Amino acid sequence: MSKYQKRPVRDAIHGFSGFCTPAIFADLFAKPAMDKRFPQYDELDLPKVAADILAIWDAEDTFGKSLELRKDASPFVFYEGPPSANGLPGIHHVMARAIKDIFCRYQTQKGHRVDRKAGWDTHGLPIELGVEKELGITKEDIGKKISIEDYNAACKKAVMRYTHVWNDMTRRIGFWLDLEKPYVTYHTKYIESVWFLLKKLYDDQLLYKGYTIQPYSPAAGTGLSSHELNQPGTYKPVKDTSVVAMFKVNKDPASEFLFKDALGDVFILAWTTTPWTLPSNCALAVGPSLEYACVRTFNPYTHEPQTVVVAKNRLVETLRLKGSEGAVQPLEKWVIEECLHGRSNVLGPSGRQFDGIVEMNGVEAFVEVELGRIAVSTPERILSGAGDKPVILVGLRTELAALHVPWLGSSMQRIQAMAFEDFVDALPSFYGHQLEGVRYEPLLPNLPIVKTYAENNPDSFRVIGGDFVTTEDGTGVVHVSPTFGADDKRVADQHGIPGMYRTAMSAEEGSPSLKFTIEQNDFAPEREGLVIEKAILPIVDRQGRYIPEMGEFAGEYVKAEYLSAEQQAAEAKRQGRDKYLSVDERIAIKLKTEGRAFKVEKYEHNYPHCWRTDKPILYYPLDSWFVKVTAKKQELIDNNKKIKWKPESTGTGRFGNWLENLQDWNLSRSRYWGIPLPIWRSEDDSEEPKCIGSLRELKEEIARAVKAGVMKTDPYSAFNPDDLSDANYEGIDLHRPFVDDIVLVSPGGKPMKRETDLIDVWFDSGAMPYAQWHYPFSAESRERIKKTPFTDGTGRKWEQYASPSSLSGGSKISFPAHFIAEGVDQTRGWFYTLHAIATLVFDSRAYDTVVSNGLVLDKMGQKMSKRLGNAVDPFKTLDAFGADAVRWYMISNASPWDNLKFDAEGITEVQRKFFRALFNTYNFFALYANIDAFDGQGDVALTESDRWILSRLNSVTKLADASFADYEPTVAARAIQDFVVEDLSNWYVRLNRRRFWKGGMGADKNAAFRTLHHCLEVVSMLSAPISPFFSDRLYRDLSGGSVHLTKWPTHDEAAIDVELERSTAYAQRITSLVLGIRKKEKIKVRQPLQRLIIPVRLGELYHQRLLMVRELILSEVNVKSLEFVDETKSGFTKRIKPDFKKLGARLGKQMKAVANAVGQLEQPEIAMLESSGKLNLRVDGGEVDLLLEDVEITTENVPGLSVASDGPYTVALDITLSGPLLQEGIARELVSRIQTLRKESGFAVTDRIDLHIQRNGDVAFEQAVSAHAAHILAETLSITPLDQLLVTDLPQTGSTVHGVALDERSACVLSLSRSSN
RNA sequence: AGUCCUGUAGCUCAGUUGGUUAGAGCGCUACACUGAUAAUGUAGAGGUCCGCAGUUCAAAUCUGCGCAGGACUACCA
Repeated sequence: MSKYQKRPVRDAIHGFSGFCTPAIFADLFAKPAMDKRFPQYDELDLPKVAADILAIWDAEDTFGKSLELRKDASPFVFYEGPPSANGLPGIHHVMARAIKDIFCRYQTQKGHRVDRKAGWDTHGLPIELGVEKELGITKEDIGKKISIEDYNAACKKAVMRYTHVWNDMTRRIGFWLDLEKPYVTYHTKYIESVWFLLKKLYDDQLLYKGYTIQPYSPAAGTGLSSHELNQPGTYKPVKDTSVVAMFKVNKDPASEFLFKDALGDVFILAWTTTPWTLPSNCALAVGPSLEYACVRTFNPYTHEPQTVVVAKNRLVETLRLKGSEGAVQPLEKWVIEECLHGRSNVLGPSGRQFDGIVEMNGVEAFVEVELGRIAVSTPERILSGAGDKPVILVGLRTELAALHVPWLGSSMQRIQAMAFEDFVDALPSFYGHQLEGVRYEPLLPNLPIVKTYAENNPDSFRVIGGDFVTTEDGTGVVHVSPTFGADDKRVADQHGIPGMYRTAMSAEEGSPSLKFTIEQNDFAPEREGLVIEKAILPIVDRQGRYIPEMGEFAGEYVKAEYLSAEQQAAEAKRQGRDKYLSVDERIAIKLKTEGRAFKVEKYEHNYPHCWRTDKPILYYPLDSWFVKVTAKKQELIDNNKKIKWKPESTGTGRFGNWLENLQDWNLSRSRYWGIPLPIWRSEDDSEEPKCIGSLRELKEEIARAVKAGVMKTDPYSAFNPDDLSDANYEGIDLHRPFVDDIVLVSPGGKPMKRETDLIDVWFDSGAMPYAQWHYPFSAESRERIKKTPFTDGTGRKWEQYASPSSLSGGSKISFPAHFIAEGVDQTRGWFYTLHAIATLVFDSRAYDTVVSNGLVLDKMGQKMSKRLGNAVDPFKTLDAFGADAVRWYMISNASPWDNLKFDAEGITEVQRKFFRALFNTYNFFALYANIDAFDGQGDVALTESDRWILSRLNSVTKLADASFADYEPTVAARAIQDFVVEDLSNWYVRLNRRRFWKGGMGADKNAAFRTLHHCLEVVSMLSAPISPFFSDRLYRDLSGGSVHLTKWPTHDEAAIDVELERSTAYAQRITSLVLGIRKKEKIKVRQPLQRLIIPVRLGELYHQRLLMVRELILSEVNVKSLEFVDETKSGFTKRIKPDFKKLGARLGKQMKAVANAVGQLEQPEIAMLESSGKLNLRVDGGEVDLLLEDVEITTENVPGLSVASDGPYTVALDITLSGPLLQEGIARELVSRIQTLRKESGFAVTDRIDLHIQRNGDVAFEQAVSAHAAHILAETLSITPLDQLLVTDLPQTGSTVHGVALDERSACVLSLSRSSN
C-alpha cells in the first residue's frame, strides 16, 4: 500500500478563495498540519525531476486516479488523432502531444473527466512503400513474387514496429493517454464500424461509382497517387509540340456578332501542349469576365484571309510568331497592298529576288512575301548574310500590318511596339460570356470516333464558361477534353457535355480498373443517382495507344517516349519518313495543311513523370467510388460555422475555402493494405450491388451464398456474431485477400464479387470517433454516441448530438469532441474527414474546437528533415532538458499555430529564467520555513506587499484561466512566467527577504510565509498543465499529494486591487529612476540618503498611488524620506506634449498646426495654461482654445537637485551626505562584509557568532561602529556584548581574523568565530 | 497556379478600437549588488516596424500592389 492510498482521494482536492484579509488563510492549511520539513535541493535537475515524478505516477497510478476521481464528473471530450507508428516520432510530435496534453490536464483540473484513448493509424501507402522497400519488391510483384496474404502480414507487422518508441516518448513528455487500450485501425472491430458507416452512406445514396481524371502511367499500367507524383524528380522540363488550334465557328444567331466585320471564316483560337488530346475536344472554355476580340488576319500557313477570336490581352503574344521576341509594329496600308497585289520583282544586293522595296522610317528595305508572311530586310542585313531570315509578320488585314524589324534600332522598336498595343487596345472587344453557346465544327471531323461522337452528341462542340480560364498564357480559350483533363471534366460535367468514349469491345481493351460509364441504372429506379458501370474506353487505351476508331492514327502511342528507339525507327519506316514523327507532331502538320493551325511551336514546360518508369504520365480517366460530399455542401459549411478554430483564419480561410470548392471524395485506392470496400457486385451488373454494414450481415449473406452453391464454405465460420469479445473478433481477418475470396449471391441467384478497391485511409481516421468504441455494435458505444434531449424555451423538445459544456455529471457522451488538435497540415486531412463523416452520417459537427498547430522548424527556419540532417532527436532533447523545460519553451515561445523555430538555446533560457527562478524561490521558502518550523498555523498580518503579490497572483490566475479556456496556452504561459520571474522572485522575495529571516515567529513573519507558500502553491497549479512534472514536484513538496488531483484555483475578484498593482508599478518605475541617479552620482545603494522628492499634482491619482507605496520606495532605494512637491507651482521646467488622441478627434485637419504651436510654447505660457486651465492659440486656420486636458505636462527638472525622468515620471534626489548618514553607510557596509565573511567561513544561516572589530584610528569609522553597534550585532547574529564590539585588541584565540576594505580609503581588521552558545 | 500564415533590435517575440520617445527577454558592453548567489539589479549600444503606393490631421497598426519565407491544395490550356 502506498502512502498515497492512506489518504482519501477526496481530501486531496481543495480550492482557494478569498485573499483580501488575513482571514483568507483560514482554509489554506485546513489539512492536517504538515509534519515534514520542506525538502531542500542543492541544484535544479529537471530531467531527474521528470524521472522521479514519472516513477511516482507509475507507482501511484496518478493518471488512473485523476480519472477515477472524476468518474461522475461531466466529461470533456478529446479525440486523439492517430499517428502512424511505422515511423519514428520527431520533435514536432512532442509539440503536438504537449498541446493535446495541456488542455486535457487543464480540463481535468477544472473538474472534468477527460477520457483519452490512444490510437494508431495502421493503413496507407507510406506503410506499403516502407514494406516494399524492405522486401525489395514493387507493386507489380504482389500476387506474383509474394502473395497478398504474406504482403499484408508484412505490413501488419511493420506498422506497429515502433509503438514502444512512441509509447516511451508519450510517457516521457508526460502526455497522459490511455496507451493500454488504444484503437487500432486494422482491428476487426474497427473495420466493422467503418463498414457500418459506409453502408450508411450507401443507403443514403451518398456513395456512388464514377470516374475522375487521375495521373496514370501507361508504361507501368497503374494510376499514381498525388503522393507518388510529389516525389522529387517526377516533374521534369520537357519540350512538347504546342499548337494553337483553330476552331471554325458555325454561323448562327448566337455567333452572328462575330461575323459582322469578318474577313473570311471566323475561328476561335485555343492553345494546347498536348495535341494528342485534340481529337477528343468536346468544348471550348472561355473566362466569362475576360475580354475577347476579333482580329482580321491571314492564316500563316495557307495564307487564307480569316478572322480569329482571342482574349484581348493575349493578342500580341498570339499574333507574334516564333523568333520574333522583339517589337511588333504597324505598317502602312500601302505596304501590304503593294506587297500582296502589286508585286514587282526586285533583285536584292545579294542577287536574290525580292517582291518589292519599301521605305520604312527612312530605311530602304526589301520585301518578300513568303508563306503568307511579309519579310523585310535591309541591304546591310542581306549582305551580312543574315538577310535570309528576316522578319515577319502577319498582315492585320489591310489597314494595318504588324511587322517585326529587329535591326532597326531599339528606340524605334519601343515606339512601334507601343503603336501596336494601341492598335490592340482600340479593337472592339466583348466579354467571354457573350461567346458562351457559340457552336463550332469538330476540329478533326473525319476520324471515325469523332464522327460517331458528334452524331450522338449534337449538343457538344460549343463554347462554355469556366472560372479556371486565365490569360496567363495561351489564347484565353481552353481546349476542353473531358476525357483527359480534370478541370475539363468538371466544367464539361457542369454543362452536360460528355467525354469522348466508346464501349469496350473486350475485357482486353477495358481493364477492370478502366471500366465505367455514367449511365443511370434502369433496374432500380428508386435508387435515383445510383450509377452502374459499363466497360467503355476513352480514345486512348490503357497502354497509351489510340483506339482503332482513330482512323489514320489508330494504334499509335500518344507519347513518343512510350516507344523504344527501335519501335520509333520501325514506325518511321511505316510512315514513309526519314525520321519518326510523334503523334503530336503529325497532328500539328495535319492541322497546318487543313488550315486549322495558327501557330505550332516547341514549348518547354514541367511535366510529371512516373517515378517508376521515368516515362511521362497521362491524365487519364479511372473509375472510383465516391462519397457524394457535394450533396451536403451547405450542411458542411453550416456545421463548420459552429466550430471554433485556433487560429480562426484556418477555419474561415483554408478550411472554409476548401468547403466552398468542395469536390466529391474519391474513396477508392487500388492497393492491398487497407480496409476493403464492403461492396459486392454481380459480374454483369444486372442487379443492384450489395453493401455490407456489419459482420452479422456478412455472415448471413455468406450463408445464403453457400446455400446457393456459389461458395463452398464460410471462411468466417469461426466467428460468432453474438459474441462481442475481442477473441472472437480477432479470430478473423477482414483484409485482403480473405474478403476477396468471398462470393455472395444476388437475389437473382448470380454470383457477386467484391469490388477490389480499398478505401482511402483518411476515411479510417475520420471514422475514429465511432470506430474507437466499435459503434454501433458495443453497448458502450451507443451510450457514448447518442443524441441528447433538449427542451427549448417554448417547451418544444428535440434531440441532437451535442457536447455542450453543460453535459451532466456522469454523462458518457463522447461525440462530438470538445477539443482536438493536430498539425495544420491535417486541415484537409483529418480535420476534414472527421467533419465530412460527422456531417454526412450524423448530421453534426465532429468537434467544437480545433487547434491547428504549426510546424517545428530548425533554428534557421528550415523544415526539419532526415535528409538535411537538421532533425532534432526528441529523446536526446528530453534527456538534456527534461520534458518540462521543452514543453514550457515550446508553448511560451510562440503560439501553437505559428511555426516554431526550434532552438535548444531557447530551452536553456527557459530553464534558467523560469524554472530556476521558481526553484530558487521555493528553496528560499523551504530554507526559512524549515528553520522556523513553519506549519501554516498562527496569526497573520498582511503587509502592503503581501496584498500586492496576492493581488497579482489573482490577476494572473484570472488571466491564465481565461487563456487556457480560450485555447491560448502561450498567453497563459507568459503570464505565469512573468509573474514568477518578475513579481514573485525579483520583487516580492527581494523586498521581503528580511521578514523571513528576522527572529521570532510573529504575525508579520507568518504572513510572509503564508503568502509565499500560497503563491508557490497556486503557481504550481496554474503551471501544471504545461510543466506537469516540475509542478507536481513543487506541489508535493509544498503541500503533499499530486497537483494533478487538485482543483483548479479560482481567482478572487475581491483580492485584485488594481490600484495597488498600479501603485507598485509606479514604485518600480520610481525605484529604477532613483537607482539610476545613484549610479550617475556614484552613491552606493547601501549609503542611506535623506530626501527623495517627486513632483506631483497634489491630490491627483498619481500622487495618491505613490502615497500607497511610499515605504516600499524608501526601503528599496534606501532613502529616509519621500517628499512631494506641487508641480503646478513655479520653479520647474515643464515639458508639454499634446494629447493627440483627444485633440485629433476634436481638431481634425488643424491638428498638425496645433501640435506645432504646442511644441513651441514657452514656460510662462505653460504656466498660464496650468493655472487658468485654458490657453488661446493662434494657428493658421484660426484660433483654438487649448484645454489643460488636451495636453500632457511633465516636469523635467527640479532646481538644485539631481534629477532623472522617464516619460511622465520625474524624481529628484537630495544627495547631500551628512555625518550621520555617512556613519550609517559605513555600518551597513560593514554588515555586508561580515555577512560575506560568515558565508565564506561556512557558517550556517542560523549560526550565532562572536564578533569583534579592531579600532583603526579613523574617527568617523569608530563613531559609526559605536553608534550602530546594536544594528551590526543584530544583523550579523552576533552575541558579542554591545560594549565589546569595538575593541583595541582582538581576541587571541578561537577566532579568525580578517582584514576588510570598506572602500578605497578605509579598512579595518575584525575577528569572528562561531559562538558556542 | 490558388488559398492561408509569417515578416518589428544580432536572435526569440509583445505591440489593445490608428494617436507622435515602438517595447520585453536573450546576446553584447559597462557598472552595481552579495543572508535566493552557477542567482540578481541598473545603464548603454542596437530599428528604413520587408518594400512601394493609397486612405487619414496622424499608419508598425487600415487598403491595394509587390518581395521573401513557410504550409496546404491543385497541376493545368
